[in-house]
Order: sequence, then C-alpha cells, then structure tokens
Amino acid sequence: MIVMSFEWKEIEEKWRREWEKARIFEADPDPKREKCFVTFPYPYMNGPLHLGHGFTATRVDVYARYKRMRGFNTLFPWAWHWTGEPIVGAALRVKSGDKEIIRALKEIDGVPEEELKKFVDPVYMARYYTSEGKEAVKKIGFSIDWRREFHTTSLEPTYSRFIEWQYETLRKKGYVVKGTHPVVWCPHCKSPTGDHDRLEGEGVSAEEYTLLKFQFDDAYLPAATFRPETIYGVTNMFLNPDATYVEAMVDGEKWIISKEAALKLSEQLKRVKVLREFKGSELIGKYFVDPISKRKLPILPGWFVDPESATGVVYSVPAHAPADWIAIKDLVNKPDVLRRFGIDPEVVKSIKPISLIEVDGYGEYPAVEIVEKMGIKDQFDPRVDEATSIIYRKEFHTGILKPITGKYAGKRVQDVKSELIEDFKEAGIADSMYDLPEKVVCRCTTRCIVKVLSDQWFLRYSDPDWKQLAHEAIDRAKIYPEAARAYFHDKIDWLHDWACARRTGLGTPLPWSPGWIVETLSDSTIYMAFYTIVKHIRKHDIRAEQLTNEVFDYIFFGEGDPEKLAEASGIDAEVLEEMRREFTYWYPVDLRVSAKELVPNHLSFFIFQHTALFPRELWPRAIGVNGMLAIEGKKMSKSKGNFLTLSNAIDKFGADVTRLTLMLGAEDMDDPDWRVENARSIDSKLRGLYRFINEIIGLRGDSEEKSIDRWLMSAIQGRIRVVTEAIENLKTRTAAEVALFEVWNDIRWYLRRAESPNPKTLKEAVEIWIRLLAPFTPYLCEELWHLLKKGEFVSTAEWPSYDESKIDVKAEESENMIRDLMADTGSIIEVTKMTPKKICYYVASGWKWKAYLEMMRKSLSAKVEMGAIMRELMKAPDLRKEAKRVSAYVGKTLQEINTMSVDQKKRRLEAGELNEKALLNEAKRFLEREFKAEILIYSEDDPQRYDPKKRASLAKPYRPAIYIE
RNA sequence: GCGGGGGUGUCCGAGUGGUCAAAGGAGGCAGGCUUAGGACCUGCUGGCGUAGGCCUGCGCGGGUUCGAACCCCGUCCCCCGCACCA
Repeated sequence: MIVMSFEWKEIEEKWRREWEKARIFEADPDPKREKCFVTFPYPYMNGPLHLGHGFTATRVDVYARYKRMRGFNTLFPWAWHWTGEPIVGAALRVKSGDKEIIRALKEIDGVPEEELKKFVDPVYMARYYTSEGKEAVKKIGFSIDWRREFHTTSLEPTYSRFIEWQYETLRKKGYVVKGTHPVVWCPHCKSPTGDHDRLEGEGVSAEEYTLLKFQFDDAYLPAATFRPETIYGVTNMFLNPDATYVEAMVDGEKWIISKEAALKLSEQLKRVKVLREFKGSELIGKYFVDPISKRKLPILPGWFVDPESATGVVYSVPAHAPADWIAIKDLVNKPDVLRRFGIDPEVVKSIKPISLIEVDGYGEYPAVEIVEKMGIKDQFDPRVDEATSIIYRKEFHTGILKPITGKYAGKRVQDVKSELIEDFKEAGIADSMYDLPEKVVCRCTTRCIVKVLSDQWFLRYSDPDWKQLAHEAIDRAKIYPEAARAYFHDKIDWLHDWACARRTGLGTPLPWSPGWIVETLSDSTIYMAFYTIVKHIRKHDIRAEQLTNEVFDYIFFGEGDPEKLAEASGIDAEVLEEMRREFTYWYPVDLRVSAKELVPNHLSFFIFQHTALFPRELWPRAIGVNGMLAIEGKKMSKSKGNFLTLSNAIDKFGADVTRLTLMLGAEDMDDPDWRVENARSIDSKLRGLYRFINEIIGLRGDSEEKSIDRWLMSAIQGRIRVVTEAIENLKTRTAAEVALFEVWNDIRWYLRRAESPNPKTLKEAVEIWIRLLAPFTPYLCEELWHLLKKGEFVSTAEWPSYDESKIDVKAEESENMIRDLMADTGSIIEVTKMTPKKICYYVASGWKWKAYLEMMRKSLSAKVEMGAIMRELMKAPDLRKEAKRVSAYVGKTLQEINTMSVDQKKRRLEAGELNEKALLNEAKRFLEREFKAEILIYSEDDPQRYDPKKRASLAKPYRPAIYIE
C-alpha cells in the first residue's frame, strides 16, 4: 500500500538537506561545460523579504533550474543590499520611540520584543533581516550557491574596496564629474527631503521657472513664469500690496522680489544681499519698462499674488492667461480701490489684451473667451486654475506664435520654448530659479525649499555618447518580454545626470572625497562581477587592503602582470589567475530579472555602467522584466496592512505551492495577483498529482502499442516543446500552465480513451511530466522522482528533449477526428433529446478521400476553382467513374478547403488518408461506454449497411455521417 | 502632461487575419464514485434549434478584407513609472 498523502514541511526539509549535502547548487568554472550565470537584484534589508521578491526571484530560479537540467553549468548567487538611508532612518525612529514604526516592526515584520530593542543599531537591524531573509530564501528552495553570499557597505570591507575601485575607474574614464543639482531641501534638517521624509507634498519636485527681468528705475522686477514667450503680450504687472518685498543685490544686480524669494535665491547659488524691506503697496501705480518693446506699463494691485511662490512678482498677459484677464476685469469694477492706490481707473480700463499665439478653436483672446464660456465670475472662482490649465496645454501643444513674436513667428510654442529661454538669457533679460509647485513640509514640520547643491558628484548619464552605448547594449541583449525593449530605450534617453553620492546613510565612502558615500543605486550596478571572486576572497582570507586597484584591474580587465601584482598585494599569483579565470568564465551575466519599477533606475544604471567599464562581449546577455505583485487585488503595502512576507507564505502554504501559485499568477509585464484561494487550489492540485503519479508508478505490465499510445507520446512531445520554448523566453506562466494542466489533461484523456492503459507509455509520460514540473515545484518533483529513480536528483536530471520522431501527426489527427465525432454525436443527442440505443457511423469512401486530399494539395498554392479542380480530378479513372458524385462533393467542400488555414492543410496532408473504419472499430468499445449505446460502423458504400434515413452519403473525410435511433 | 503596458465569456487569463463560441484555470450546475466528502472522474456553463445548424459576441465608433478579438483611424477607460530614492 502506497502512502497517498504527505506533509510539505517534511519533504521540503528532507530534500533541502539532501541538496545541501550533495552541494549540487555550488557551481565552479568548468571549461568543458557551457555556463549560465543568472542574477536577482539583491534586496534591501530594511525589512523582511516579501512575496514580491519571491515572485521575481522564483522566475530566476525556474530559469536556473531549467538551465541546469539542460546541462548548463549554472550559477545563481545571492547577496544583500545594506546601502542607503532607510535602515539608518528606521533605527533612529526606533530609538526615539516612534510608535508607528515599532508597531509595524512587531505586527508586520514579526520582530520579537527582545530583538526590537536592539534595532536602535542600524547594523543590527540589517543583520537581523539578512539572517531572516536567508532562511526564507533557503526554505523556498532557490538553487543558490551560498559560498558567494555577501552584503554591501563598508561593513563588508572587500566589497567596499570593489566599489572604490569601480568609482575611481569611472572617474578616471570621465564618467563621474562634479556639478550642481537642485533638491527639495529642509532648512531645519539641512538635508534633502525625499518623498518618504515628508508630511506634505508627496511626489512634488523642483520646477524651474524662467525669470523675466522687467526694468524699474535702476532695478529689475524679475517676474517668474513657465511661459516666457508670453512676454510679447505683457500689459501690466501685479504685485501683492500686502506682501513684504525687498530690494536686494542679486549677483551684482538690484532686484525687487518677495522677502521669501530672497531667501530661496540665496540657497540657489546666488549671492543675495537684502538692501531694504517694504510693502508691495509702495510700488502699486508706478510704471516699469518691458525690455522687448520698451513700453512703459503700470504695476497693479493683485492680492492673488503669492509671495511664497517663486519671486512674488507676476506679469500679466490677459490675452492668454485667464487669471490675468479676470484680475484686470475685477479692478475695472473697483475704481475706488484703484483710486486708493492713486491709479486713474481709465488706465486700467484702457488695457487691451495683446494676442501673440494663434490656436485652433479660439479667436484673438483665448483667455477672454474661456472666462466667458465657463462663466467665471471673479479671481476667487476655483475654476480659474482649470481654465488656466486648459489654455496652457492647448497653446503649448498646438499654439502657433504670431508675427508679434519676431523670429519665433510661425513656430509651435513647444518647439521654440527652450530656444527662446536661451536667447532671453543670452540677451540678459531672463534668469531662472527653482521652486516647488506645491507646498512641501518635512517630517520635522519645517516648510521645504529648493536648494541647489554644489560639489555634487554625478554619473554623467546625460552624455550622448554614453547613452549611445547603453542603447547598443539594449539592442544586443535579449529583453523579456520584447515589449520592455522600447521602455528601456525611452528611459535611457530620459535619464539625466545622477547625483551618485550622499552625506548620510550606510555605504562605501567616496574614495576621493571624504564625507560622501556612494549612493545606493550607484553601488549596485556591476556587483555581479564580485560574485565571481568573493568565493576566493573568503577561501584565501584576502584582506581589503590587498585588493588594490591594480589587482581589480587585473581580475576584471586583464591588465598587468600577476607575478608583479602578487608581490605588491601579497595575494598568490595563482590565486589572482584563478580569480581572473573565474571572472572570465562566468561573465557576462546571462540573465537578470526584476520588476518593471526598476527599469528607469537600477536596470538602466546596470546597463550604463557595464558599457562604461566592460567590453561588449561582457555586456549583459538578457534582462527579464516582470509586473508587480498585488495581494488579493490590492497593491502590497505595509500601511494598508496587506503585506505578505515570503516566510509567512511558505510557512502557511509550503514552498512548492507558493512557487507554483506565483508562477501561475502572471508573466511578461502583467501584474500577478496573489490570492489565498488560488494557493489553496494549487495545494490540492499538487496533492492530487502526488496520488495520481503514485498510482501510475504502481501499474505493472506491458501491452501492445496502439494509436492512442502514439497519440499520447506525440502530444507530450508538443508539450515538451512548448514548455521549453516558454522557459527560454521567460514565459514562466505559460510554461507552468502547460507543464501542470495540459500534460495532466493529456494523460487523463489517454486513461479515459485507452481500453487498457499501457504502463510503459504512462511511465514514460510521467517521467517527462515530473521533469517538466521540476523547476516550478522542485521539492515535490524530487520526492516523486525518487520513487522512480533511486539515488538521482531530478534537480540535476536531464531535461526532457523534444523528440521529433515521436511526433505522429496521423495519430493526433485521428484523435481529433474522434473527438469531433463525439462532439457532433453529443450535439445531436442533445438537440433531439433522445436516449440513443443505436448509433451508426458511416465513413467516407476512398474516392472522397482522394478528391479531398487532392483539393488540399492544390489549394496550398492557389485558390481552388470548381472548373479547374474538376478537370484535374477527372484525369483519374476511378474518380471519373463517379463524376457526378465527385462534382457534388467538390462543390460542397470547396469553401471548407479554401478557408482552412495553411497549417491545418499541411497537417492533414501529412496525415494522409485515415483508415477511419479501423480507427472507429478500435474506439468502438470506448464509444459504447461513453454513449451507452450500440455502435455500428460502416463504409458509406457498404451494401450491407443499416441506413434507414439514407445518411451514409453525407459522410466526408474527418466527418463520418451519423445516424442515431 | 510625457513614457510604458493594458481593456476578451461569472472571475483570472490565452489568443496578432481563416482550424474561434474563443486554450487553460477558478467558480457554478448536473451526473458518476463513495458511509460521507471541500477527494477523484465525466459532462454542461451566450441565445435559439427534434440531426452535427443558425444568431449574437472579444471597451466604444468607423474603416480595410471574400473573411477581424486579431490590421488601420478615431474615441473612452484602467494600471505602472516620472529621479537623488529603495
């Protein structure tokens, strides 16, 4: 009696131990074997691994296990990312007793109380999650070579040395340069305020305003705008009478700006010296000069002007800015207000909008039109913003500049905008500043500003030559799915210089600039190279200081003489040579997989840096991109409380169930959705599979090979081909689906169909089946495999090869014929509502087959016409004898032939004439069982046939005629 | 707004010009097996139909074609990313 049930934990632990004992996932260079080097981006250790990590990494592991079975020397290493600020930030929050984070650590991450206390130390925290993470990775059964494990930062000195070498090399090659950069900045914390450090203003980033410098006596009024082209339509200025303005020297010029603006500009690398403060009202009613037209224009009161926004100086273009038009209209209606500021109401009344942009669907003054159309009453109407945005978008995208704009006339706004800004700056009438379009508040409750950092170190991802190389690397690589290729190209073009050093957090200090550390996305770009040598560093106890730049130059670039390097570094020449050999053996990376969110950053950086540092033959060979995991239909998030750690999932469902459920969730860039219900169903499927295979293994004996045996082996070959191709292209869902369900259905059909199932056929099928499933559910397959073959791992068994010789088109087409016939029979029974006692089948006679195949042959090259085909067919004497019936048959069959797909025609031609009578006789008892009726089989011309309704002549190839009573 | 992906039957999800009323799975219904079953097996799961057929149908509206879920144009909607951060 075979045991028909099992405990996941038991078999998983058993096989994990066996694998570790046999060291089957430890891979060393073997020049005789082709290698395969796959990687998963090391996870950041500020928390436990979650199911999303599990999803992506399982895809890597499936590929790795498959390749290993294909005979590749396969290396799948693992490491841990500690670089960055969040771990330090979290430790600080624990230290300060932040309730929110403590609750999250306890409830979501499951950190025990006594451990939690130690989390005030960020390094302890990282170590804790690393060791928890490693347990989870082992439990889920990834085929990792753990000898190559490491973590990042200066706490792993040899890795740190590797990063130093990388950055010194990049700098030497001119890829790292010094520059300036605007960041959202907290004046209190004196540090950049990232999205996660904000109370308010998530997603808000610095925007660059153009400042147009209008003349006012010996000073300038720098008005801020995103639409500098509208200077041609300026009619007046607005200042807030109640706001505080200053006169300040800014880089040697006298500017009039809001008090707040002066502070902001001083943080943007401008020398600012405030001369005096005054209320805006002081300037209301005075005149300024437009630098383009030299017209003198009035300064009007505008309470809507926000001194917190940019310079607090606003110029007015009523033709194209709804807010400006409304503000003027409001003033016209309040002559007393104007008089209070000493302004003659006639001055405002006489302001005429000046049109400068021609735009479809609007007349001279789009702003005036939209205000009227929307019925906006005054400047306090909330729809002013909406109107502004509609006009702005429309004019930017489709607007054509009018003659008043001089050299820009006739061009589209969006095409000349940047040129125009350059020109204005050149002419000294424009400048720029950064500001935030919305309020941003730091976690410390201070309002943030934009600061331009100097002395910043940048990776020059904006460099066109470097971009070119990155594009080339993408073009040379395989990208799964292919649709992601365009995404990469787009993101490579879009990337600009990347500030690659930070002041705070864990990491590797920038070697030439103390006080800076290499930023987290920048120290994780070529570390896969480190996997190839870290094993030797450990084995030979090599210290960081021995790993000089020259040593790395030798290992990774092949530069220098190992003997001399040995002397200088104290590392044996043989060891150096071995490391060099190991690097060149494993490199390049054959596959790297991540979720699509990493395309614009990590994966693109990975590509960029490989092209900067390595020759083309060492550029990555393939990149896989996948979707992002949702839990029960919702995006996974700690704050929403639907966060599922990898470890929890495995404990609850087992490793194989977790893996297979994930793999069946989605492929390509689709987002998989984890549902407990699915996992449960997969669990019961796998238990069923276990019983099913056990029963098959228990079968004894042998019997003769029938058409249905050939059918099963042929069908299984098709499954092998599909699964193999799918995994090759990282279509892991398709592969899992076919390997599990389609193969199962094939075998099920075989068992139902075959009079007496042939154990030999079944065992062959099962051996293939287990191996096809092994990359997905390695533990269960290992268990099953050992029931078949003692002492051999399925993990290292040979992948089933597609055997062309076992493809039997005739057997497959025969089976299709029988299935179709059963469906037709069933349909008749259903419609007529009879309970059949007797079912008669009449198979088509030889001449029909001859005509049918001939028509198909002809139709491969051209459409078959009645006349031509009849002339052709009449050449054969046996058909000529039946000319009348042939002609009727051909007429009826013509359309079927002409609309059949080429593929199908080829299959049927290859199958040739089926001996339908023999096939049906072979299936007779099966059909009788299925329909619970007597089955009678005749040739249509059989004079002995029972055919009371004269249906026999309806027989066609592949469609025997049917009579039921 | 820009860029990428997508809208298919109750649900998830295949499907890129004819083999498509549309794979596979889930759910539902019916039957079988069984002491019982949330285990297993079989069938059904758009509508109509007393003979293997017909009609409707793949976000919406047009078009190309002998023929369209698949190609073209327009349109609406959904998801993801948009930077100093893992």
